[in-house]
Amino acid sequence: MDAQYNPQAIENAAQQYWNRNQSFKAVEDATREKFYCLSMFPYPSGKLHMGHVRNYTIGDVVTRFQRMQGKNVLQPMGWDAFGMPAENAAIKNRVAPGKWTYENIDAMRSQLKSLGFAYDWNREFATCDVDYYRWEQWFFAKLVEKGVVYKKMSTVNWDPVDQTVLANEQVIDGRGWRSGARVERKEIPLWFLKITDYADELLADLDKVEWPEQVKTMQRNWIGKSRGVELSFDVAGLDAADANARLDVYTTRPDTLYGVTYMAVAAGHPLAKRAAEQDPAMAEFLLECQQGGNSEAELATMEKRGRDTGYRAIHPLTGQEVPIFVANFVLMEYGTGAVMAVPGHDQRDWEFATKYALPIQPVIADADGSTPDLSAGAFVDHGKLIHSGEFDGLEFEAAFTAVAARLESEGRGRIKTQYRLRDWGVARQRYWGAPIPVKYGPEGQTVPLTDDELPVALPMEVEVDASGSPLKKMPSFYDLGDGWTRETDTFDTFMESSWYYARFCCADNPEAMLDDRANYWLPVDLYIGGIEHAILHLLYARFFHKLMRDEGLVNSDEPFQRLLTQGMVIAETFYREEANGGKAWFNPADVEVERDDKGRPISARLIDDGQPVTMGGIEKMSKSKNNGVDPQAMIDRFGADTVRLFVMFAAPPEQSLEWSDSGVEGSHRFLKRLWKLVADHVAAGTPASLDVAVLDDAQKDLRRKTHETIAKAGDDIGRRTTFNTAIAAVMELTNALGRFDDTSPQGLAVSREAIEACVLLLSPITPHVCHALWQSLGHQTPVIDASWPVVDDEALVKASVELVVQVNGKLRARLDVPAAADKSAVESLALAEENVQRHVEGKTVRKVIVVPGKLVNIVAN
RNA sequence: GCCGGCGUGGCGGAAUUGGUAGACGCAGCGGAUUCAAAAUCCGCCGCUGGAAACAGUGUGUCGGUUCGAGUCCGACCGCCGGCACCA
Repeated sequence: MDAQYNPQAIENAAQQYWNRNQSFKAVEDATREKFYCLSMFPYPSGKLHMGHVRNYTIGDVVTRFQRMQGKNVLQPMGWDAFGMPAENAAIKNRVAPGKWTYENIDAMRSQLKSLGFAYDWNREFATCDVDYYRWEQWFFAKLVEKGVVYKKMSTVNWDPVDQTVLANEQVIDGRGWRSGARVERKEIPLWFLKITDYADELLADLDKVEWPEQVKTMQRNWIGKSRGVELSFDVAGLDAADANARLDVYTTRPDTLYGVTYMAVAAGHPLAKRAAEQDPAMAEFLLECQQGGNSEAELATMEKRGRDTGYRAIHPLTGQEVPIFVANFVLMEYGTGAVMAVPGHDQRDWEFATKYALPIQPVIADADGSTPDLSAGAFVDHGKLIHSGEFDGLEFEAAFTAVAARLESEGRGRIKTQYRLRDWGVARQRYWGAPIPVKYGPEGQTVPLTDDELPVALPMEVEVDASGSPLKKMPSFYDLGDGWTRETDTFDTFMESSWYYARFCCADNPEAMLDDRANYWLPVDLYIGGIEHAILHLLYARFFHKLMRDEGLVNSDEPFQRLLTQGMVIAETFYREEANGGKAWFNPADVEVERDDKGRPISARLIDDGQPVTMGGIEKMSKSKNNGVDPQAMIDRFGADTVRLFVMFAAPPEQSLEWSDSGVEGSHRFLKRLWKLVADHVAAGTPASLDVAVLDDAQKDLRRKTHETIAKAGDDIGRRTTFNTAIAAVMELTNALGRFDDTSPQGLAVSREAIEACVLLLSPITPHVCHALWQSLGHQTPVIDASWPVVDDEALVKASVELVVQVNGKLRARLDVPAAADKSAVESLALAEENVQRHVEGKTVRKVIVVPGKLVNIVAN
């Protein structure tokens, strides 16, 4: 074999071998256990970034590992190809989004291939392929039939200058990102899917999946199942026949009903509109409430403002009148558009009441039974009721039941389970998405398209500008004649990403959305992607899976059995202040960092001009901070294996990963050492066949290390998915091999076993170099077809163990004892230690705790 | 604002079930090799005191539970992700 590690040649050869032999083509085989490993598919932005490299290396390692476990594996790849960046690029560069997208896909595919991922490329597709989204259109029509789809008015961000709908991310400080105009909230009719019909199942089935607990918690909170009471207040002075005579509200705290001192309604509420009819100042206020962005974060942090409508609500139990305010933080589309306010026991109500000098009435006692102090804030805990008439003295549960029963008997309310989850708005007023397959008739009919009218293909030759979707300006697209028009809205791109994992199972089927193969592969055994998708994407995909199940397309309840949420890739940032106060950001590759004698960075200079730059801290790799490291440059310089090894070694997958040039060099050094280790071993001659009966102590030690490493690496990769510790364990084994210079026939045999273990254990992580090393070790079959090594329990047996001896919890001695030593023997050995004697001198030994195989703790005082 | 995380040497991280804090790697320092350098190999490496043995101290801050806490509990500080039209 070559004495030098030459990654370029090795990687080309290995990739050609896999390609020629179709090594990663997945074929359904009912007699074999399957493993479907899926990484979240990328948006084709044009260039692979380090986050992709990390995500896809994790998936590839697991896939190759499971293959070595004997599983029939599927690992596909495709493109989440619809979305806004293509439209933004189209406006900027005057290219059609379709052309731009497909060119990006070509560039990124070749980058993925250079990393040697074990994908079955036969199954590749892009969501902007008509052959993909036609099934989404077909399925949507099914859902319309089933009654899961409906249309309702909904609020969007409206840019009055560009005359277009903006995404939340395009609203910055309440203004449009391009025009700078104050954004308005505008109501338009939109298509919705009834995800709320599945709220209970989405909640309950979280117990069926093996996901990180924090992700399940986030989804549970997002669904937000609550038990409360729906009740109505009469509006004083309005006739019972009047549509506004009753104000319906929902509360999870009916025990605080006696503490209601005012009501609040949304600006869009009929009562607010009615108040504005006689009151120009109110009309003005309602207009102001329409200003600004629509996102929950914005609504929650904006200044709370309100205005008295002049109407009074009659408390259903006390008969007292309380004012009805319009408030900018109450939204028409959440619940009933009206809330009852209890400033004594709700912090937001308290702040509003304090601002508008409204009364604050305590109705829940402190833990010690006294009236809570409400001067600094609301008292939000549960407790005994006070100032609540017949309900005084009741605790939360009893009060909840009693108040609900009283309202129920008077026909004014009932117990109701409610969800925070809202129905999924799937319509977008954009061009680059799948057309919603609906047509509208001359008499206002709304009709889903039938099979023979599908697919509706998106026209590819378009000009895009900032003024909204070109589809709305294309009669050739929307005008169907005879007064019929086509829907010009397109689907939310979350629609495509909600079922792509299923289509990968049978991507070549032109006759059906899914076939039997989907039931062979599904559910996905391990799904890997960023934590930022913990709620929306994963919830929508779970919902869509249940919709497909209910249509008989799949037979499982959940799409993703296990989930691994990977952290971000971050790097140091560098900038200079510019004359206009802005910052110019420099790429880390163009900067030289100066360090003090401890290696701490103290200053940085731009390599080009030698002048200083400011260190801006470590941030997520991004275009805006110019701190992205180009994976391709790293692959060209060190090879794919080095890059793969570094991203797997530098941090556990769920944490953020800090890029480090010297860390990459370290990974490269390790592969060079590994190569040399194998080359030297091969040159040392043919080993004898291993005879465990004749090994000396050093040989036994190396053999124990080998099998400990096999056990640890398998557990770390297969169960814990902590690839960094698996790599560290193999590094320890190679370090031990480096110190082991026994070239006797049995010495070589033990070395051979250790070296083959290293190659096999690393092969999922650095597959190219291991492919070559495995051949050099004389194997005819490729390492991808080798089995994961088996632990020999005999090799793990130790003659003696080291115990730690503590006195009062502090480490005072170490003890080598026979593995079989019993507790009392260990105890007396520990007490006999000189340093232990020093520390117990003059004290009485109260207790001795022995943890077998670990430690002895002597408690003395 | 609400929901969910994270915080350990100069740096990335390890410590899997409450039991040796700092595995492995990077950086740094010392040495070997070299005419020299690069590469490579060997050694040292939390902080304070000490020649050493060893002692004290140390896992964001403050407090608690325990024979024993990085790990469990409470309060706080800082940073990160999500918040329904970014993907």
